[in-house]
Amino acid sequence: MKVQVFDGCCAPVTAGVLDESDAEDLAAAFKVLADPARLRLLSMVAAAKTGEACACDLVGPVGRSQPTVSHHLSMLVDAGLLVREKRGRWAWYRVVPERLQALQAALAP
Amino acid sequence: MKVQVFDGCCAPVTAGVLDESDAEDLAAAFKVLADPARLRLLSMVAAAKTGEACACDLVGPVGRSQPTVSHHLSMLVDAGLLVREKRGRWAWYRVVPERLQALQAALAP
DNA sequence: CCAATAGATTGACAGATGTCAATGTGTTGG
DNA sequence: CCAACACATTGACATCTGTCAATCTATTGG
Repeated sequence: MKVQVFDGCCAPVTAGVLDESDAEDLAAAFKVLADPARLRLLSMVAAAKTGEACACDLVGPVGRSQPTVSHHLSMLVDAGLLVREKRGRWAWYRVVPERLQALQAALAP
Repeated sequence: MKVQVFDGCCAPVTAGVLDESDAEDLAAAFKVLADPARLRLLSMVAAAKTGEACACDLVGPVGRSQPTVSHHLSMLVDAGLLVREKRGRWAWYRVVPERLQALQAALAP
């Protein structure tokens, strides 16, 4: 099964009653953020001086096995929060600020 | 087990690398938002003209059983996103905008 | 008081989720 | 080519989560 990629995304929580479908989209987006390992990975990529981070530099610090980290990074990519670029045998990740902003906007009070 | 109540809360994802503990706090907060029923309940309370909504008016529209709705509302209260006021035999809920803002701030890009 | 009502609690269960070991796939240096 | 490497995929498993039926608790109207 493939996690949906979100584009603009997500009616705000506070601008009227969400219908079930909008609520499911938004919930799926937050579900990706609802894990400590993924939040740490996201923050590590965001903190990279050059704006990108190699997967090889993330496995150790995040304290999970290599397959687990690969899995979480894929979820972040599928959710549109990160983009992956394969260079040689390394995979490089960058954050997608627009995507973060879109989710942030959904929480506007 | 009791869900933690969050006060100011949550180091931002983008302001440096999150340690495991901060990441767990933030993940727990997003976990509460990561369910369609809870998002709909939150939006319904937010949309109430008077600023508050009675549980009795939420069960039908959200399309879940009364115990399930009660459970979700409790989670939203425990997470600090709603406050509950018991009046007579009814329970009234209001949103806590500061709490929404705090989570929003954690997504600042 | 008592019956009715609103909501919370409990118990049970199917399905989702995070994790790792083992294995597969593609790339590189010699 | 081939051995080493970086990463992805698969399979298995324990735990967590959303849901409902049944029950309990507290408040109210008569």
